[in-house]
Parts: sequence; structure tokens; C-alpha cells
Amino acid sequence: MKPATRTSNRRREKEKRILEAAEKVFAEAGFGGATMQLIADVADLPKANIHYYFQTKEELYRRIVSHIFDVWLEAAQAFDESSGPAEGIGGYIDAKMEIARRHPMGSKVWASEVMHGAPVIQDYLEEVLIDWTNGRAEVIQTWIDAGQMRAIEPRYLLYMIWATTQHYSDFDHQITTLNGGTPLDDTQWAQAKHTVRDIILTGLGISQDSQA
Amino acid sequence: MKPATRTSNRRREKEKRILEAAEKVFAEAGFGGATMQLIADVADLPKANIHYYFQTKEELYRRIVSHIFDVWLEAAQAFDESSGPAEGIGGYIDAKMEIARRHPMGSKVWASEVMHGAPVIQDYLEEVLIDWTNGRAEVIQTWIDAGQMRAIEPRYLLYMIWATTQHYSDFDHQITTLNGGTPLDDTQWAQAKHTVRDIILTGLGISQDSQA
DNA sequence: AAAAAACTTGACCGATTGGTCAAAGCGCCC
DNA sequence: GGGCGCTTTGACCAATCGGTCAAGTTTTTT
Repeated sequence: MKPATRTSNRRREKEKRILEAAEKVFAEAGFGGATMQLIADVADLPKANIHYYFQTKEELYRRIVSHIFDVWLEAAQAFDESSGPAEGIGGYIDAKMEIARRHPMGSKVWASEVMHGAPVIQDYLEEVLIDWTNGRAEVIQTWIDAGQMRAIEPRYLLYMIWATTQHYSDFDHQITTLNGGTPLDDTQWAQAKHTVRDIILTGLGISQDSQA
Repeated sequence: MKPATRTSNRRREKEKRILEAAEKVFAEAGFGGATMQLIADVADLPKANIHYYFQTKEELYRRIVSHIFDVWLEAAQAFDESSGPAEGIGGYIDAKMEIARRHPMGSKVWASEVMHGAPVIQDYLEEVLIDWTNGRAEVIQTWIDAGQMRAIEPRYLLYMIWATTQHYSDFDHQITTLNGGTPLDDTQWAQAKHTVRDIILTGLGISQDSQA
């Protein structure tokens, strides 16, 4: 009925299927350890078919990393829509912890990419991340100048939030092992999130309202 | 003069040379992306010679990961030799930040290994890390019970310290990019360390004495 | 219904992988 | 100085890698 759209949907669904398989494989084996054959097996498709949609391994990988990057930046909205540091930083931590729980594989692919020197997405780092970071650092500085929180270097605070939240994705295997072999349950996740939020906000001298 | 010892030293020095090259290559490319040929090139030795000292790629990798694990645990001494949370937790953070700066490649290999499900050192995790973590959590709980710091779940505090300090190793490339392309200098490292320490200790309600 | 476009896939390719091996080299002791 | 054990290394191997391709199938357009 909608020729162009129907075809587009067909293609989009298959690409999605391939991308999900690839994300899993790249997260579990790294770029070098991942093989197109394994991605094909997980997607339950012939290898040649994957090469029809994504011509090279790098192209497939790049699509995944840049997608994660976008999801990453969405959590920033908590920052912009906030009226002060408690809501802004607290909301940002919450959002990042949610992503950490629901998008652990994406976080791992990102971590692996950056750890190896960001050979594929260095341009993203330089063009987008730098601007984003500078913008958020300015907001934090505004709050400091207004006496709404203690004076710290905003950059190192951001690194701390990134590190702490993403740790629950990247090291989920270690956390699970230390939890007796079972992943954190809902209660433990809530407690982890609250602990992270509580220590950082308290450490910044920000008084917290209600909300556990 | 000392035949056995001389031979032993010979072997030990060459193994050290290979291990250093391998650590660098594994850190930069991951286990899957690393090749024995590249390790051989970095060590400036024929590939077959490396296989004389380390029969398989896994054996070489295992030696590196377990070595890092040992270095990791040494930082724990700050915990045991302390008289209270300010000295114990603060000293632990300092020690981990120092390792993060001087041993970034080791941290990356460790992170990569854990991220991929710890296929090689799962036994270390289960035998050593669990015990170590439980022991340190007990110490923290003691301080909480004595009213020396705020009540938080010790585990999530440890995860926070690990995440924050190791982030400066694992994501050093990202941090360098955000720093305008140059690595953090001495002053910036000191400030980063102080910020991490300050936020966490303050967040735990621990009053800090002197020492910047 | 037929032509055109989009999609699927088994077979295949050169390059590279981790690892082997036998022959040569080396240092050391009797 | 001759022999012995440790070390070195180029050549080599089967397996696997990312990627190609042409022949076939399905879907869409006319």
C-alpha cells in the first residue's frame, strides 16, 4: 500500500535484527574478538546476507557505537530541564543508572571502543562530547557561583558520575559474582542507585528532598 | 658463577620483556584483537621465541591478568593499616588513584577481561575477590556501627571507589580528548584525586583533617 | 504477466591467525 | 674441546578471518 514505506520497514526490521545480534557479540567479545560468522549465527542469518546490509565489519560496528552515543546523550535532558542541582544532578544520576540497567551491552561496546583509543568514533568525541561536556560544566559552575552547591571542578564531577553509573553496566559480571552469582534484584538496584545519588549529592553539599 | 640462578635470571628477564609487550598489546587491542605477531614485534623477538616461553596466547594473557590482580590488592593495605574511615577510605582512594595513573594498561586489561565475562580469571573472582570484598565491607560496617561515618551499604561504596578511580585508567583516552588532547598534568591529577576524595568522604559524613 | 528491482545464499578467495617443528646456535661443565 | 641442554628461529600448517560473487528467489512495478 505504501510501497516505499513497506520496503523501508522491511529493511529497517532486518537491520534492527542484525544490529541487536551485533551489539551482543561486540559486547561479549570486543571488536577484535567478534566475528561476522558469530554475528550471523546469533541473528540466525547467512553471513553473506549480513554483508548485504552492512558492507564491512567496521560499518556495522560504527552504527552500534554511534547509536549508543545517542542514547547516552538523551540522559542529559535531566540536566537542562532542571531548576537546580538537586534535581539536575540527581535526575542525571537516576537517568544514567536506568540506562546502565537496561542498556548494559551498549555501555560495554562504548567502553571497549574508548579503552582502545576510540579508533572509530574519535570524531564524535571531538565534535559532540567536548561541546556537551563544556555546556554541562558551565551549568554546574552557575550553580556553584549561586551558592547552591560546594565548589568543585565540574569536569571531575562529571567523570565521577559517568564512572560510577557505567560501572554497573561494564562490570555487571563482577557485581553479579560478588552478589553470589545472581544479578542485582529490583531492591538492590534501588539501593545502589540511592547510595550513588546520596553520596554524591551529600558530598556536593546539596540538600535532598523526599524521593528515595 | 651461579649457574642455576644465572639461567633463572636470564629466563626471568626475557619473560618480563615479553610480558610488558603483551600487556601493552592486550590493553590496546583486547584479547581478541591482539596477535602474537604484534606482541612479538613490540618485544622485538621472533614469534616462535615467544611461544618458547609462553606456549599459548591464553597462558600469556592469564599471567598478565593475574599479575594485575595482585597489584590491585596491594592498595588494600591502606584499609588495614588505618585507624578510622578518614585514613582508611581516604588512603585507599589515594592508593587506587596512584595505581590508576601509573598502571593504566593493566587496568584496561582487567576491565576488558571482566567486561567479557571473566572467562580466564573467574576463579580469582570467586576465590579471592569475594573474600577480600567481604572483609573490607565488614571493616566499613564497623565504622558505621561506631558512628564514625554515615550509614550506607558498604558494597556500593566499594563499587563507587573502584569505578571512579579505575575510570582514570580505562577512559584515559576520553579524558585526554576532553582535556584538549593532552593528558592530565601533575596539577590536574592532584585536583582530580582531591575532588574524588573530597566528594566521597564528605558524602560519607567523614570530617577530613589537613592533607590536600 | 512480464520485466525490473530488491533480496538471499552457498561456494569461494586471499590473507592472517595461533601454533608447530626441526635444524641451527649458544653457553657451560666435565 | 667435545658434548650436552637450553635457547633461537625461519619455514610451515590447518583453521579461520573478512569479504566477494554469481546464480537463484522473492517482491514490487508497470
